[in-house]
Formats: sequence, structure tokens, C-alpha cells
Amino acid sequence: MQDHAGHTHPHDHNGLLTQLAQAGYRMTPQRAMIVDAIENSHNHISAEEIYSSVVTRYPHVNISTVYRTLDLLKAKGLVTETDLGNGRVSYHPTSKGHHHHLVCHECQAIIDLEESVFIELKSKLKNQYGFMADIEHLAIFGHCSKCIS
Amino acid sequence: MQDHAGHTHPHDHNGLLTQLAQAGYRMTPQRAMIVDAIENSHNHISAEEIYSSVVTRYPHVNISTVYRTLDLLKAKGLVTETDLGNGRVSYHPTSKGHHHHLVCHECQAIIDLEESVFIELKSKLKNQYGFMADIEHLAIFGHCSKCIS
DNA sequence: AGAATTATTGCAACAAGTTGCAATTAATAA
DNA sequence: TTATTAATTGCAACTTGTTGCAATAATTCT
Ligand SMILES: [Mn+2]
Ligand SMILES: [Mn+2]
Ligand SMILES: [Zn+2]
Ligand SMILES: [Zn+2]
Repeated sequence: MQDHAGHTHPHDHNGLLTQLAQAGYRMTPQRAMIVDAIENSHNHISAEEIYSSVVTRYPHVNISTVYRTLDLLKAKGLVTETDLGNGRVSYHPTSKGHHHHLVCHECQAIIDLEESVFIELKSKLKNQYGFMADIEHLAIFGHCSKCIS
Repeated sequence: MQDHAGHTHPHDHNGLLTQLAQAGYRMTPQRAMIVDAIENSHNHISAEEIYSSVVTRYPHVNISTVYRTLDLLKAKGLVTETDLGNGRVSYHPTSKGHHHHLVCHECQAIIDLEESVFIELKSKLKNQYGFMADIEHLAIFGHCSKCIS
């Protein structure tokens, strides 16, 4: 589980499991598979989707373990959460970069936003209210250009 | 239930129930009491709190009626919803004016924000993405000035 | 390797909110 | 005033997510 002689493999970005282990948490097959599902998902992934992916290889797993692992990863800042308004909360590895989303109420389109869009708002809140806004992975709802016309 | 000769009483701001009735919805004792609880609340109010208030006078009422009435009032734009992160969604009559909130993750303080704070962001989203953001009663989480120092 | 320690898990019960459906009842017509 | 009709309600079952607790198992110690 540890790199030999301190060198890293190509494409080794220190996986979530390794980072948990380095932070003193135990390495369990459940966690390995949950983290694997998150890392191998190219889009947003929900707790149910993670569970579905894990349960095929490990039928004994319980969905509360998925939620608890997500809580842990969130607390360690290794994944970010966002509610895209579809009834299930979505997750991302933080390593995939900070960004946000616009969600169309009419056609359910999801538009990606650069983090920079909120810099102005954040500094306004800091200057006017002394408030450090914790805007990490936000979804803003409304109507997209297609649905307005 | 209807104003005589078109004149309105002093302090009559056309209550939520009247507005529902004018929109063709039926006037039921449940709705009257639910709407009453919302209008007589000086702060944010949750579905459970509305239910608690109604059930003392009308023990037969079911909480799903509260949720359905809230859905109706939301759809008609008569109340706005916001998730202040305390496990229960909060409601306001729209007539109390548009505003937003900053919520401190450390001390749970809730700071009120003028609507104008988001004008800049909204026009940016409209100009750059053609997106009409539907920001009505938003809660932004983070750390307040007291907790930062 | 085997025992001790304690983090982690599965389970079951719970909380907030939603939904299909049959019974009720407000509004309307007769 | 009574009958008609369709909106509304209560109820029960369900969904997503959370939590206390006893059993399990990863890690550490001997
Ligand atoms: Mn995202
Ligand atoms: Mn408010
Ligand atoms: Zn759209
Ligand atoms: Zn604070």
C-alpha cells in the first residue's frame, strides 16, 4: 500500500484510500470499494450509485457505510458535495478541481461554471460582512438560455 | 370572505388564504390555519412548527397537508423556501420582502442579506451564460467575523 | 503468531419529506 | 336546500439520509 523508495507511479495521484490511511483511518474492503467507485466515476456520483457499484462485488455492505465514508471524505476535504435538485446529493473527488453548476429548472440541463465566477461575490461578503463564504461546489437554479427564448 | 364594494380594511394586505381563493383554490380550515401560522410567525418557520401550531386547534390534521399547502404557496410565489442547514427547511411569506442569509458553520449565527448583494452575480450569469438565475431566498454557509478572529 | 484494543460495520429504528389512493368535503348547479 | 362534482385530505407506504448500539475486524502490542 506504500510506494517503494518514495517514488510514485505514473498516474498515481495518491488515491483517496491512501490519503485516509495516512490520516490514521483504517483500511477496510468497504472503504476501498467505495473510494474506488468515486474515483472511477467520470461524472457526479450519488450515494445510491456508489452503493450499487459496491454491492455487486460485496453483497454484505450496508448503505450506511457508504454515507459514513462520504461524511469522512467530506470532513477531510477529499470530496465535495452538491445538491443538483434531483432528489439525490452528488459527489466529486476534490482533486477534479473546484467548479460550480447552473441547473435549469425547465430542461434539467447542468452547465459547468468556473470557480472564478464567485470571486467577486466572496470578496463582497468578506468586505461588507466580514464573512468568509464557504462556496465549494454550489448549484444555482434558474432557466437556461434555450428555455428562455 | 370577500371585501365589500372593493374597499380594503386597514392592515389588510390580502392574506395568503384570500390570494389562494382568488386563484381558484378551495378554502379549507386546514389551509386557513396553516396560512395563519405562517403569517403570524415573525421569523422563519418550518413545516413541523406549522404542524405543531395547527394540530393543537385541529388534532385531525396531517402533516402531509402542511407540505402540500407549502408546495402550493411556493408554486404561486406566495412563500419562499430556504435551507438554513438545521435539518428542516424554513419558509417566509414573500410579502416580507426578498432577502438572503449568511449562515455560520461554527456558531450557527444567521446574518440577513439585502437582495442587492446578488445583482452583480445575476447579471454576470445572464451575460456570460444566458442563464436567468432564480435566487430568491438563498443561504450561503461559511464562517462569520466573530468566529474567524 | 496470538491477544488486546478500539475503529468500523451492519442493523434496525428513526427523521424529513413525498406520493398514490380511497374517503371526505368545498364549491357549484339544480 | 339538496344533489353533483372534482379538489382536497388523511393515511399508509415509500425515499433519502442519520444515528445508537452490539458485533466484527483492522491495527497494535506482546
Ligand atoms: Mn460538479
Ligand atoms: Mn429569510
Ligand atoms: Zn433549460
Ligand atoms: Zn460564527
